[in-house]
Amino acid sequence: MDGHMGHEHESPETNFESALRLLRDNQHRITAPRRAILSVLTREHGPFTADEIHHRMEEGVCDLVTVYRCLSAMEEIAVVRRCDFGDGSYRYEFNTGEHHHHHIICRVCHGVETLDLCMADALERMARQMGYANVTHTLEIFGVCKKCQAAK
Amino acid sequence: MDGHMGHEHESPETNFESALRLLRDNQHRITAPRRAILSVLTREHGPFTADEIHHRMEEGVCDLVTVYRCLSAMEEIAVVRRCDFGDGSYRYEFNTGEHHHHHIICRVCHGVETLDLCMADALERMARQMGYANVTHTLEIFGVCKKCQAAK
DNA sequence: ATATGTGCAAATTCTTTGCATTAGA
DNA sequence: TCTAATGCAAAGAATTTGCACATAT
Repeated sequence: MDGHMGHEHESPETNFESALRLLRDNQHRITAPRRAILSVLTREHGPFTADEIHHRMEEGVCDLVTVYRCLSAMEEIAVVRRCDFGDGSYRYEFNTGEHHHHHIICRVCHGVETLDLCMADALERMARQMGYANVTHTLEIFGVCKKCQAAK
Repeated sequence: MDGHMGHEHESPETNFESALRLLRDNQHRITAPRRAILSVLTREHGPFTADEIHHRMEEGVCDLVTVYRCLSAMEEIAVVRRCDFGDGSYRYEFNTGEHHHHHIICRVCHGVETLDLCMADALERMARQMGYANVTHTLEIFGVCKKCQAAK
């Protein structure tokens, strides 16, 4: 169940390499922990919590703290994307740069599916057609307001 | 999406009273902390974190822990609504029961405005027209998947 | 060589829980 | 009365920070 409707998806290897390039382009060093994290995120869809990523990495590559630091650094340069499912922890996925997409999360089993559409109502309708019950959604818009733009 | 532009907004007093009724109807007791919390939430738009609500209440009405417990109880019976702006803490607002709405949050000053539309793309467009820069949004769909529905 | 990244421990922040006490209905 | 609600203290969970040491470029 992938929900994708005809996009060209890059291979894990290609995504991995373009992530390394982005790291280099942004003066970030390519280290074992970063390779390991990217390896997980390009091979598996996710999104995963820092802890889940840590568990999926080979034993002893690095500390969980390092996973947090790497993810944070890689989010700033848009190599990964941070998701918030409102359950108290953040999840990360590889940022393909493809069409903006959303997730549908099962409230019970916490399974995640990716959806390529981007309209709330259409999404809820689709979710119901996919057999989900009790469908709700959260949507928040973020930006920098006029006042703050002027302030700097 | 919505079509009707001239919502009747209830007065703070009316909202306050209907909240008390909902509490009674659900066998919840009407206590000083609950009155104080509802007083804040019906007079000010919010949404506010538990801590912000606590600060807006008269000094010494109750402990912050009680604010958490009351909000949680009131969320279950839909007196309040919990919002997640992805910054690590939850916010609560009075649930008017009116048309589903969203928020636009300034990434810099954290100001919140309420928007009555409900379509992601239209929202982002509107946000830009309102002068916000660097607009992004998060949207997640929640539901119970077929497997889990069958399981119970 | 040197700035950047990492490990470990400890701190922070937000939220929840345990349990004895208080107070609505 | 008697069960739900509260206070206080403490636990939990997720994430961040300080600082000495290690390593990529």
